[in-house]
Amino acid sequence: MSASPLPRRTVPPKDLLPARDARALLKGQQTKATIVDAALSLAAHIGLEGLSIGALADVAHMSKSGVFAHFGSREELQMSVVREYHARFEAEVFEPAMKAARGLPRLRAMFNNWMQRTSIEIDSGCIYISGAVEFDDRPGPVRDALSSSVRTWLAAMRRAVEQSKAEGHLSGNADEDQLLFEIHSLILGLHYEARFLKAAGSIARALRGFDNILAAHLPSGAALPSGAQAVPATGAPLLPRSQQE
Amino acid sequence: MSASPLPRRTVPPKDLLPARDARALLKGQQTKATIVDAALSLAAHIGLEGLSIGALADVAHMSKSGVFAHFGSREELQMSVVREYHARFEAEVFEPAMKAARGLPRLRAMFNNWMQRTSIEIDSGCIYISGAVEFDDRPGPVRDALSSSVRTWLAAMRRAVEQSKAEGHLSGNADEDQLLFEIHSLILGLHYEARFLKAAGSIARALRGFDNILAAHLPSGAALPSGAQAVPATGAPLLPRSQQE
DNA sequence: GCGAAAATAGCACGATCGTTCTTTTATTTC
DNA sequence: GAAATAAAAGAACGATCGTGCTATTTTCGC
Repeated sequence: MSASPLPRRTVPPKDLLPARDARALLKGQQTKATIVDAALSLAAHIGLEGLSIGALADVAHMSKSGVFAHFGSREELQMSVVREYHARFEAEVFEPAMKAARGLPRLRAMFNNWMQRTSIEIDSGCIYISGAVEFDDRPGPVRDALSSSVRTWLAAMRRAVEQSKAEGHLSGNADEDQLLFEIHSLILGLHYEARFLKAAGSIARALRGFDNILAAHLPSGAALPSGAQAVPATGAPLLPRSQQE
Repeated sequence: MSASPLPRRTVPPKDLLPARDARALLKGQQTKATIVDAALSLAAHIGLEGLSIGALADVAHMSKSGVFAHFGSREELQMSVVREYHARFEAEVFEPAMKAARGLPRLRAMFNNWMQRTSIEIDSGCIYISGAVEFDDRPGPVRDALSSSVRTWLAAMRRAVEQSKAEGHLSGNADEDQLLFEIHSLILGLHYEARFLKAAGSIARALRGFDNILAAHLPSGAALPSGAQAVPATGAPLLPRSQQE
């Protein structure tokens, strides 16, 4: 506290940072990342509401207070999990799909990736779905974070529908909101039947449902462009692990 | 404990019962019914996992142990709630729909009643949906009770689809499982958008989705029989309270 | 109404919950 | 390496959890 009228800062000025930014998060950040990672896969199994700091500390091999210090409250922990899920969803569902051609191909890629994430992925259990059920009657910042993430994604999906119309891949008088609703419903149906009922063939039914929706909204005279071949359409791996459904 | 080699029974032999069966449940049963009723509306808001005996005792104006004694375990309480929900679902969704004419009218009635129960009903929050999310990774008797109830209902729904084919209301080569999946998905979509996203017009979209599904599976040459007029089809009240969506 | 039995309350238990405060240990800066 | 600072652990708090056990009260059969 010699002669520095400047406000205290926890990190030194940027140009003095060890190696720009990439390198080691200041240890604190990196254990926090580890914790959030563990929290995410825990929440994917038992829900955001089921997340307890004690249980999280166990799987992270830390003390309760050690974990707690990184967040300051359980609510902040839950929001961190939501934010992390959002980031991963964007990286693994949205971004790969953006590499597909604008219009129907991209829409289909989005649906495929989404389906993937919803049904059989490793840590499985979609937080956007379980969270919706847990927080539909529970106002607060967690609910807000959840719904804003979901809305962001649904808006992206809607854009893809609009573009499909603009490109002439879908009928000009197709109702975007209706299409979006029906597509979203298929994902929810898949999640329900695959994860809860353990029904075989759910993915195939979701895919066929998607094709059915499209078929009802093709531009007059057009035929459905190869629904079957479309399954492994995008660059994203569709069945990354050896998992038959 | 005089001279009775017979196993103890908690109720006297039937022919000695006060007034056959109807009259007063032996007080114990009737407070249990009250408790289950409270538990159901509590669980509809915060989920089966959120149900706590203490909170339940509060709303029932009883002591914790007084409540507990009726069930013997929290798990049994949860199962009682599931059973109660099942009974109500059958009484309010299934049975009224059975009064509609076999085939498409009945299928439509089932969907309408189901939609009703899912979206805006008083205590709202469908336990079949929230329970699926809470228990998809949690094996045990509660999960089993839940899934068996859901399967019972889905089987009834499937029967209605089959009958619609048999009556010639739907195309003979319609895939029952596919139809069922798509219809179920619409309900889930409605639940999600109405209850979590608070989206306006969800019911209309679900209805339109239903018509779209039917339209894709009509017998060759037939036209969709009046989707709009079908909304208040069955005797069951569709908007019992003053609720605009 | 009386005695038996069922229903409910009261109390205490060990566990776990989220959170706070204090102390110890790691890490970073010079 | 020493001093400064960040990160983690430890211990304790009041609350609430599900569940037993023991009284007390209420209801029921006669």
